[in-house]
Amino acid sequence: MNVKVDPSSKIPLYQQLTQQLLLEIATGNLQNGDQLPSIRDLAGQTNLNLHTVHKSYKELQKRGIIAIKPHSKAFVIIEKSSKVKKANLQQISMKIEQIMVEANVLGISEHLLQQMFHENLRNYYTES
Amino acid sequence: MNVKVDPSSKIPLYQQLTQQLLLEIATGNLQNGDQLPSIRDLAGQTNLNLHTVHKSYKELQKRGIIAIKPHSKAFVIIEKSSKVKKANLQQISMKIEQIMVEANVLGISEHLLQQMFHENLRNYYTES
Amino acid sequence: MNVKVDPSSKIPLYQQLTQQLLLEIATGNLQNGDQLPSIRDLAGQTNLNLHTVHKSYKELQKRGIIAIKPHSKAFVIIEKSSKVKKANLQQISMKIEQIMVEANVLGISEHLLQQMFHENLRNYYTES
Amino acid sequence: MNVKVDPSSKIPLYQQLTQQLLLEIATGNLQNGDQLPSIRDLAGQTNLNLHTVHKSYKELQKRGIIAIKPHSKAFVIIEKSSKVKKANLQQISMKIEQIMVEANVLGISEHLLQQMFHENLRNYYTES
DNA sequence: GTGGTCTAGACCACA
DNA sequence: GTGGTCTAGACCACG
Repeated sequence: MNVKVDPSSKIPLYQQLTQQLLLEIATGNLQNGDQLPSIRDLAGQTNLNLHTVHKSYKELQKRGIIAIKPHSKAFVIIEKSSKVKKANLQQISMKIEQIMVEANVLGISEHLLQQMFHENLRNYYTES
Repeated sequence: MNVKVDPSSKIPLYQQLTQQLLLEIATGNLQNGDQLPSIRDLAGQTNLNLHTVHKSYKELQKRGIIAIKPHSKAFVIIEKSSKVKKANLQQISMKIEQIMVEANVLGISEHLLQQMFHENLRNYYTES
Repeated sequence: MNVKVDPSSKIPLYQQLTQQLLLEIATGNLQNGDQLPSIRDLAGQTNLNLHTVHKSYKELQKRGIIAIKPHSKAFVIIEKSSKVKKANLQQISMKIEQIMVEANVLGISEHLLQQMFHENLRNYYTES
Repeated sequence: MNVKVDPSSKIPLYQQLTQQLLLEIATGNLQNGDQLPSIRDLAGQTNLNLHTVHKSYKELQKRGIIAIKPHSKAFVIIEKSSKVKKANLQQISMKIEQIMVEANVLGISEHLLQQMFHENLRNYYTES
C-alpha cells in the first residue's frame, strides 16, 4: 500500500484518498477479498483525520467496491474497476484549457507555454 | 458582452465570472483599453450580487489583467509591464504544476497528460 | 503654475490639488491678490473633472486662503501659509513605520531596507 | 493577543486589523508557526463582522505572511520561500515609492523625507 | 467546529 | 453615478 494525498491541493482530502484506494484496486495491489487497513492505521499512515478516512470508506462502500463489516473490518468485494477516470479527464482538460485562455490573455506565446509545460513535467516526474 | 454563469455549478460564481471575462478578452470581445461595465451594471445583467461581481473584478485586478480606478467610472486595460509579466509567468507555472499533482492523484499517466495537453494546445491555437 | 496630481495615488485628487495650490502660494508663485486660473482652465491643464477643481477651490475658500467672486474669479487673499504640513508629516511618518513593521516581519534587514530606501529616493528625485 | 481597532478612524477596519496582526508578529507575540485565532473567534473578540476579519486574513495570506488551510482549523506561519521574498521586496519597494509620491505632493523636501526615514529607522531598531 | 461563498441592504467619499 | 467598506444572516463542504 502506497497512498499519498496532497493537503495543499484544492481537491478534498477524502476524494483524493478515495481515488488512491481505487488505484490500488485497479493496479491489483488490492485484490478481491483482501482486507483494507483499519481506519486508524490508514489515518496514521496518511496523517489524515479519522473522519476523513471513514468518509472515504463509506464512499467506496456506497459504490459497492468494498464491504464494511462489524469492528470496522473492510474487504474488497469487486474486481478491478477502471471507470475511475472519465469525468476526471474532462476536468483536467478543462483546467488545461483555462490555463491556455489565461496565457493567451497575458500574451504568452504558444511556444513558451509549451516550453513551460514540458519543464514542469520534467521536474515533476523526475523528483517524485 | 455575453457573460453567463451557472448558479447550480459547484464552481464559485465569482470564479465562473472571472473565467467568462477572461474569455471575452481572449476572444477579442474586450480589447486592451476597453472599458468594462460598471460593477452594478454587470451585477444587474448577470443577476449576481454586487459583491460577487466586485470579487471577480478584484481577482482580475490582482492578476494584472484589468485596472480599477476608484470613482473613475471606468476600469480596464491589460497591463503589460515586464514586472507584471514575470509574476504572471510564475502563476501560470504554478497552475501547471497543480494540474500535474491532480492528474497524478487521479492516476493519469505522464504520457496521457502530455497527450491531453498537446491536443488542447492544437485545438486552441487552430480555432482562434 | 506647475500643478500635477497623481491619479493612481490613494490620496483623493481634490486633496492633492489643494495641497499643490497651497504649495504654489507657499513658494510665492501665487501671491496675495493674484488671480487663480479659472476652474475650466485648471481642469483642462490637469485633466481633472470640473467638480474636482471646484471642490479644491471651495476647500481653499473655506480655509480663508482664497476668495471666490462672481463669475468664478478667484483671488488669493492671504499671505504665505506654512501650516500645511504638521498633520501630514505625522501621516507620512506612520506610513514609514508601517513599512518597517512589514519589512521586519518579512525578515528584511535594517541595512537592506535602508538600501532600498535610498535607491528609490535616488530614482525618484533624479527622474522627476 | 491584544488587538484593537478604532471604528471611528477613517482607515478601513480590515486594514487596521491587518496592521495590528502584523504588529503582533513583529513584536513576537505571534511567532512563526503559531496558530491564529479562528476567524469567528477574532471577530467575536474585536466586535467585527466575520467578513471583515476574513478580509484581513486573506490580505495577510496574499502578502505571504500567513497560510490558510481551509477547514483545517489552523492557519498561520510565515512563509520564507525565496520566491515569496522577491515578490515581497518588490511590494515594499513600491510602498516606499508611494510614500515618495505622497511626500512630494505634500511639499515635503527630499532632505526632510530622508531625515524622517532615518529617525524612524533609529527608533524602530533601538526599541525592539 | 472550520473557512468559503453568496445575498441583501446600508453608508461613505469621490467625480 | 462610481467603487469601497461594513454588517447581518445564511448555506455549503470539509474535518
